[in-house]
Amino acid sequence: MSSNQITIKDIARILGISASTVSRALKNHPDISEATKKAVNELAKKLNYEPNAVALSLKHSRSNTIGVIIPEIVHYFFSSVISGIEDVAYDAGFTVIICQSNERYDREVANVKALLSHRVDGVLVAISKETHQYDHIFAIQDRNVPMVFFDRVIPEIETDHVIIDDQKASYEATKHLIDGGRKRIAHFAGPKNLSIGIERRVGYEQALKDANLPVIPELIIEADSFEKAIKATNKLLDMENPPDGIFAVNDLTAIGAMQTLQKRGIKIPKQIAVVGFSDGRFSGITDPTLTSVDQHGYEMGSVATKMLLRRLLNPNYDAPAQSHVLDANLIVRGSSI
Amino acid sequence: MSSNQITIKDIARILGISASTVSRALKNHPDISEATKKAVNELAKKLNYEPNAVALSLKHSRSNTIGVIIPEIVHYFFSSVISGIEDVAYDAGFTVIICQSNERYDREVANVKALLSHRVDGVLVAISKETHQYDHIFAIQDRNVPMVFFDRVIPEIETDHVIIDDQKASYEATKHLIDGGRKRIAHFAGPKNLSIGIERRVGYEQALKDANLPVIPELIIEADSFEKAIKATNKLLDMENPPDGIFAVNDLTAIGAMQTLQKRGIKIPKQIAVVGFSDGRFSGITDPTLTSVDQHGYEMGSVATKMLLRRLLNPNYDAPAQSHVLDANLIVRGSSI
DNA sequence: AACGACACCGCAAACGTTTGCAATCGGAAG
DNA sequence: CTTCCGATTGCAAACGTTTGCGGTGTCGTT
Repeated sequence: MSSNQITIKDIARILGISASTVSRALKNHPDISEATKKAVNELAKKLNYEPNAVALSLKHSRSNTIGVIIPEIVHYFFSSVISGIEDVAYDAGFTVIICQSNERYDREVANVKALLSHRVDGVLVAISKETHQYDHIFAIQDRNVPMVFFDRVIPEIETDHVIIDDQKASYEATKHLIDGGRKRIAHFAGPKNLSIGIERRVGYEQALKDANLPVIPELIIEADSFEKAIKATNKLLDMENPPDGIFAVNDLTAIGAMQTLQKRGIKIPKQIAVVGFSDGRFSGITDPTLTSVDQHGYEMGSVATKMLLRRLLNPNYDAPAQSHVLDANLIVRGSSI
Repeated sequence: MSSNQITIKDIARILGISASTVSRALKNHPDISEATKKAVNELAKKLNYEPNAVALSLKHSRSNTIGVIIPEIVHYFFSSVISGIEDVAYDAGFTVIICQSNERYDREVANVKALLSHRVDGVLVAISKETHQYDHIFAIQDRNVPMVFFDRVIPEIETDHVIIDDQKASYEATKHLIDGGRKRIAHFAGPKNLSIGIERRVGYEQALKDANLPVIPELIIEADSFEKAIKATNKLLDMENPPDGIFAVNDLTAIGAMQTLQKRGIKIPKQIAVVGFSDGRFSGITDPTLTSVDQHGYEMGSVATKMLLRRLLNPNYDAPAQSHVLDANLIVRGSSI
């Protein structure tokens, strides 16, 4: 009928010994006789005893749990981050509680509350786009709960964090086009209020400058959706002097560009080369396959978790906040070569 | 320095009253005077008190937590299921612990152990492909922990579950092609040892039969990867009498087919129509856009969670195991019309 | 016979919270 | 001046586990 959870007390009762003896027997404490240990362990196995993690958490004021706050799990990038987090946490004997903010501030605040209430030992967070007030984040710090930011960072808050070098990746993507002989490279840019938008644009411009190519404002178009990319591509093709390469702020826009180019009879990469910035699994299934930046989501998750564990596992580790910058490297495929 | 977690005892000590009074004051118990309530609530707010969920779990033998075991989070389908789970659970005041099996039996067993140890109130599970032994699942039942299967089901085990009607969806996908005037419809089939492979093939064949069309063995090719789809498409085109429609077991193979067709100068859908079966977000960004079956992952997650909550929230609900079959409906796009 | 050494085990407190019950107090009714 | 009642509040036990400390029993040694 009701809950069948076996406890140490049950074992103690059945064996006619005390709970403390059972506890010690299970942990192979030297004070306990071999006979008792044997009896306890056998019964425990027979009854399928599992220690009550809840009681342990309470006893030790340590839950062996880490909390994750993430904008949206359905994005390939974020779900691969979670995968990295899970694997590392799992190996260290930690359980992971995942909360989605759905890019909403109020949900994020509620998530923090829930995690603090559950007394997680540490948290990993990628802040939502909507979040511009940080009291809930300060609440985490006030409680001395170790925290690591990943991907999305709040510059004002000093914490361990791991990000990718968007600027460098964009630089290399652009340089790759330049090295392929392209001289008029367009850029589909992200919104100016998002750091990734800015960083990627800066990398693009720097690569041009370093190659003594002009930065041409008309070739930089804000386009971060599939539909906008189609419009932007048409606009580029209607110019008297169209580009010979396109560096798009993400894969979706790159694909929009490719389709439009093909529809208008442009050969990729012969006439115009295209490079994307990966948010998904699209790059391998386009025709031609799409050259793109690998964002290393899994690695980001695993590195962030390791940074967190470093603080969790030795509490007197109190180095100042560190910034771990991941190299995002270019995967060259058919669309650019 | 060390943990700054505020407890009821702290509040009691500061106010010079007992912990029980604080507890009652916080829950607005009628026995407590307004003055005391006010003082307690004000101090609690000031100190940012959050009830210790761990202690509550122990006290109530109810953790308000549900566990999820899922093969791989990085698949769009599964991550959308999780999204559905999270939203419903969150609204009911439950926390979600997600474990990945990575399609491995041993990980799945470990996941079950972890969840049982954490005394989750219920579990949602999509069994891994590798799992053919069910002792760990029986362990959940032995403990009377409510459980709901989703997507992947073990026929031998009687539990609530929610699946989609693969067969019906395939039937409709095929029928859609037939209604469009196609008479020689090929099928890229999944492996015969997976239920989805079988179900989808059966639906396909049934639709043909119901339309008095012959089931032609040469037109059914086992192809469940991008590369296999390319080969299979070439094989079809090399036949003396090629098909006029292709129903693919998933979107990836459908896209492989589309690319191959286009490469060989076939017009889609004019000469050959293509229909996929959705596992991702590809369908909107192909050219032409891909007609596909929507698997309703989010809905599956939300329905499964609701089934679970029904048992969790009223413990004397003991209806027999139920099977909830979700309609997976066809989204008609450019590749077939 | 007395003592210490040793092996083995149980008691009780603690983690933070809830809750049945008892206790206290002021005052009203008898 | 008792007695009783309502309004407040505190005590203590409980959830499952760990752990310091003390207790018991059996030896061997003097």
